[in-house]
Amino acid sequence: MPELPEVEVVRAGLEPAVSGALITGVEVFDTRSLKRHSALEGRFESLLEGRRMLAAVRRGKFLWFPLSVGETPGAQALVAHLGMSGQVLLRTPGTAEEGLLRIRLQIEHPEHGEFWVNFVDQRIFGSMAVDRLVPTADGAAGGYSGFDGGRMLGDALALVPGQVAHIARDPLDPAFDEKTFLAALARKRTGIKRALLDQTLISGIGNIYADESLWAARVHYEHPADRLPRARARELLTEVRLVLEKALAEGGTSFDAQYVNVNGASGYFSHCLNAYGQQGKPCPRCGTPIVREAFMNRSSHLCPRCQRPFRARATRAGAVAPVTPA
DNA sequence: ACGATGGCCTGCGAGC
DNA sequence: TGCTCGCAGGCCATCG
Repeated sequence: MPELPEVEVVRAGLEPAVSGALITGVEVFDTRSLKRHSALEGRFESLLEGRRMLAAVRRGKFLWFPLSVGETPGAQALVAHLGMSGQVLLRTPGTAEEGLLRIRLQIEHPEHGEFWVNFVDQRIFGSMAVDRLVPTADGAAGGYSGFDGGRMLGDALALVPGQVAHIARDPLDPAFDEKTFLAALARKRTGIKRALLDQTLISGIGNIYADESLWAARVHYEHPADRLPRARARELLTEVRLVLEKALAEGGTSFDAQYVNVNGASGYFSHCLNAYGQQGKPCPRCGTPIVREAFMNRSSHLCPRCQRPFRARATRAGAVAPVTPA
């Protein structure tokens, strides 16, 4: 279940291998993995063969690799999303292949020689596509890359693939606008967890880190987003960042080898989870057993003592005032 | 316009 | 033992 930290581990692993790499061949074994590729853009294979990838960039859970035209940056990028079970693996040519291989790029790199980039995806929630780059709305770099201290080739490449443009910046992005996020959150008439999972508000958070952040901030997942006091919302955002940064430092969370980093080694960090998947175990803070509740055909994990449900309270005037458990 | 919901997928484990 | 069924949750089209 790759979320921001897992995708960043993949990005960082791919960056040195794909930057400057020439794509000499493309094999698509399952066209369902091209569901986000528009035929209007052209044939996927033809758009890639003979072009170079210039960098590895990430916004939230989206990855992309700007493509060159000749020796100069072009107007397109190879976009990858790992979905639930996607992996991007670097392999020596001739390596016997996994049965779930969907797409293979044959690569020739000026320093690293020939290798394969294998897109493996069991459940095909992920995808690859070639997409047009468009200018970012705020003029900042499109996403995170290792170039130029996190800004790809300076702000000159303030570009983002069209299909990623609607995705908000993630909370680790230097250009993430905290005020805009808090204002949008205050307008959201939905539960706080839904809002955290809404990639157009804030990106990179999935079910695992949503539960972990809410536990850390002691906020109930159904707390109305627009009733969360600004100070509490700011605390929650701080916890989101801490949780993501901690996971990143640990190399990403993994389950059942679904998530595998770029070299094929399993990630870890699952032993550090406080709430997600911890139902029945004592809350690390107060000892109350963690519970799991149905949520959006999924589940939420929380401490029923630390994370009390929101209760509206009537005032003397009869109006309803928000009460937020501390 | 915005919030909620269903569909896409398949390996695996629980339960009969 | 072998089968069925439900679960995992990313994103997006569609519905209300």
